[in-house]
Amino acid sequence: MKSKLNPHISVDIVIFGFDAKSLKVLLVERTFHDSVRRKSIKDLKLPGSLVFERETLDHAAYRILKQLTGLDQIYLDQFAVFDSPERTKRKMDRAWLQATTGIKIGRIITVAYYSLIQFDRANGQLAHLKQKAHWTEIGDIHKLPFDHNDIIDYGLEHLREKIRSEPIALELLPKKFTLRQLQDLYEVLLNYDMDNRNFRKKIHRLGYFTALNEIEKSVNHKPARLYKFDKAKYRKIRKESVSFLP
Amino acid sequence: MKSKLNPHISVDIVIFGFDAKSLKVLLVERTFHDSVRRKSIKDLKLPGSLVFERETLDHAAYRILKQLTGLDQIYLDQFAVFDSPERTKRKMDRAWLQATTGIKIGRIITVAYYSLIQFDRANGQLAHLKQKAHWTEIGDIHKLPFDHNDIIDYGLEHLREKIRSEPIALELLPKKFTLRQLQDLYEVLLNYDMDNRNFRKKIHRLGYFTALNEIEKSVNHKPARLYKFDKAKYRKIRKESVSFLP
DNA sequence: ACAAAAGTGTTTTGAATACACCCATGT
DNA sequence: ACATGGGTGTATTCAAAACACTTTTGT
Repeated sequence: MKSKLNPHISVDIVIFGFDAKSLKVLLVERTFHDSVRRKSIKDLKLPGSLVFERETLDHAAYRILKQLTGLDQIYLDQFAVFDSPERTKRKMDRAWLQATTGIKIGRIITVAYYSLIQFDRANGQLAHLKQKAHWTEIGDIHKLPFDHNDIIDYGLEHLREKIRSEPIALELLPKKFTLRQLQDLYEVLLNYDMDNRNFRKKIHRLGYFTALNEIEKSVNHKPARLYKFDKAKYRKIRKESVSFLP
Repeated sequence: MKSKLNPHISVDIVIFGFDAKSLKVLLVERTFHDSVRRKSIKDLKLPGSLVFERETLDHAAYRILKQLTGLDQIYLDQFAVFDSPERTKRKMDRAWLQATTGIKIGRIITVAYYSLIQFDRANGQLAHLKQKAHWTEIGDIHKLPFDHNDIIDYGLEHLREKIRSEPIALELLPKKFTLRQLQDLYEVLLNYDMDNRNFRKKIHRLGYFTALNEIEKSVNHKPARLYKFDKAKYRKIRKESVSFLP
């Protein structure tokens, strides 16, 4: 049975990717003809959608991810609700909503998620989308529609907090990775440099990264050993540790 | 200008209190006449409300807190959205919604908050409410309407996580407290016992708890010194510390 | 005097940090 | 041979954890 869209609730997703020391967010193109101002508009926004009447928010989020990247089983975390009555106030945004949904839109509350994907796994699908999508480096994101800039900022804050206690950053790396890639990733996310020897010591001490019998190929320096994250070991070893109090 | 209620979005709040080694949640009575089944219903639920068309979610949450406890400036944290289309499915709950709002209700998405209040500060106001409210020990909470049990469980999980990195648990204690009260609080929240000497050592090392020149009165044992939390010192001293990685 | 909880110190173990050089590969 | 990043060890400092007895009050 076909379900109707609920015009009050939407979902928006900050999809993070990591490539060669840079943190990127996947943005989609928004193109439409603003019939009031008789102008064609083309800009970027976060991927998102209204939610169907009978659909859960998580389902809507996965639906968007699937449609955009072709992938299932992606890391997804709900982090906040953006609900200012002013957020759908700009004329251009209202015109776009009207043009794309055909529904008369008033206030929309959006539930924000962030998602972590391995940078290049989606790129095959991305190339063939009708709605074009672009990986945009986090520092190069300009003014976006609605409150999408706030959503990204706040999402990144949440991600930063989260990686302090859980090894989810690995979702951004390929299955096999070098310790240098791992360190680069943490340095970008946390925005500070780490001592290479101490970093490696810590990784080894943690006990759930296992070295493979494989090394990098075709780099013009000493090739690095590849590692993988051992999820089963992680779950076993993981012990709660309170930073504020004993 | 009077604003209408938005019948799609609500806010529910898990209000925590702590008293004499026990963690409590503030629940309100729900009484109504179920005209379909010709029965009077009286049970407990989380405090909550639909949101006005022009109101932010945070505002709705503070409105509920104020009306219930008479207090402003209460610690409040949004932690999740509960959106299962099934959550408003039970007949009795639908009858109650119909009876209290007068609006025809379909699916309601609720945004959940938890709040920390100093146990007895609200009790003056609570005694005079039309809608009766009860502090209920966390272990004694039985089946509640909608998905309110899930909301409480998940809220407590979030609170547990949060106190690992921020000293918000203090919101549950009076301004002046003994180290024993503080330890009891952490033991209840984290659900394990701590070594008293090590606990005190840690508190002193943290450097933002200051001993007052005051002691407990009229206890039939050696009276304990009172302490206060020094917010300014806390902000100064607080240094980021990553538990998962360097 | 007794009951009840407050308050205190030492030792051991392990993580965090700081720091500089040799190694393996491609060109 | 040289440029490039990979990979390694030691010493110090500090927090975490384990552990038992004396002190002060009210009754």
